[in-house]
Amino acid sequence: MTLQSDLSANPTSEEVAASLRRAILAHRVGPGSKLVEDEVGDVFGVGRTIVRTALQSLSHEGLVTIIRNRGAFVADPGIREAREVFEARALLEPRTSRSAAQRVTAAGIEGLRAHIAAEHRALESGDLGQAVYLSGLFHTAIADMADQSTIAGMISTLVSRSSLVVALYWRRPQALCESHAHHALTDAIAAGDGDKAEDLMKGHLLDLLANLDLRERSVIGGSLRDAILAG
Amino acid sequence: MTLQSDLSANPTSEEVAASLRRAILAHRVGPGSKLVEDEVGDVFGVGRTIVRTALQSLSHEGLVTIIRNRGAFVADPGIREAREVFEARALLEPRTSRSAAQRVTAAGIEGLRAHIAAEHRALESGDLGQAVYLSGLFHTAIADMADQSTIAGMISTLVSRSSLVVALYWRRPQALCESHAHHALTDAIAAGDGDKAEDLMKGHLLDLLANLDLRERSVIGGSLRDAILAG
DNA sequence: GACAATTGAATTGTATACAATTTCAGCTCA
DNA sequence: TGAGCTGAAATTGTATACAATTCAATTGTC
Repeated sequence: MTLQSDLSANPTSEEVAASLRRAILAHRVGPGSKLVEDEVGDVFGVGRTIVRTALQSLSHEGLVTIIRNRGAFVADPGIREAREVFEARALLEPRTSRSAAQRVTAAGIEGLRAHIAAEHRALESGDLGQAVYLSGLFHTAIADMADQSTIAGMISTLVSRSSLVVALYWRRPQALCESHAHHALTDAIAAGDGDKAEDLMKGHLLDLLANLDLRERSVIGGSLRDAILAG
Repeated sequence: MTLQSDLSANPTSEEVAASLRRAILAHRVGPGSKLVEDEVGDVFGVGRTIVRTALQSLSHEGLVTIIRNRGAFVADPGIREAREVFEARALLEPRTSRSAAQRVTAAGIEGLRAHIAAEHRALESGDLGQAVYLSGLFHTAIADMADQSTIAGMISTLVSRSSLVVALYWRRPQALCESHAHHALTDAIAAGDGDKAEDLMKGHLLDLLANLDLRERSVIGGSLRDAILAG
């Protein structure tokens, strides 16, 4: 099994973190999975120092939980945290969508539509994890359009954490982020209609929250190596 | 010169980070200052490994900027970033103040008043940096009362970064966070008046922003060792 | 069989050695 | 003078050795 092309010969900690991030966001490693330093280091051909830095990075994003002397685990948000993440998004994203609509560019809209298309393709090909990942990218792309990098960074982190929440609590794997909502949002932004964009985003987030089953949970297992290398 | 009492014999990276954080937030090390790993390690009696972890932690909080092969520097936010930080706070804090008012407890109010008193004392004793630090703790304390740890964490980070912004762009060092605003906020929260708390916080943040001079900048120098050990 | 104690393997925490890179003082030359 | 060069010193990046801790399997006891 060979390494992926997006990994350079001597990866930096940020490259390792990015690769692990994708694996987590696409649900190729499930919440709670142990991330052993040596094991990860072998996958990327680096020492523990770099892996350690990457894991610390991901822990600051809330994607990984580090317990002293016990190691790093893919974060396993509880029901409380799941709610909190969406409440935080509800404070940030609607107004940010409004800003995005006010600063809309042709390139921005093109990007949003490309994200929707990619997500659609992933869903059709049955790659559910990838679809969740791409659905998150759509939200992040909107935040980036608002030209507020601080807020965009926070939203990006929250969207990432939402991916874990979805892995654990999503009700109906078939009907993910109904791309209808994403289409409508894109249209409102393209039209420069800030009011509508804000409303649509608010509704969309409520919709997502409503589709979470905040009682039970699912589990995902498998080989760490395969999971990281597959994407 | 001896080490401080709040530092254990073998500090963890989090303890080192906390100590550095206080030094930065109290303006004992100015924006742009270089933080040399060996130098910091000598101050705390630890190797570079722990210092490195601490610095990475602070860099994720936006208090330190790490440039590859060049090292770590106290963050030096530009005008753009200064605005963004306050715009983000404007999205989060007013509604969080409302939540705090709705869940108010006697202990919470007591804590807020203690923060105000401490800030007042620091101002009277002329320790401006300490006053800025304590003023930030007041805002963080409100966020904690709202019982939303995710949002509270984001606010805490933004408040920290605001301290750097204040160090660089504050107009009138004498009239800091006029504790009048903090008193009024505390009263509204104590009364459980969510509407008023939200409004007051919104106004308070606008007031802070208005007191920034987003054109010029000041510089602070001195010995790193003294700065860290002084507080 | 269930449970606690024991002990060796696996894993993480830290310092440190060495390599790679940057910094800077001293030098040269226009 | 000042711009560019040079090499030594300072600093950071990475792997690794060793210590400390946790984990897991085995044994022994009830």
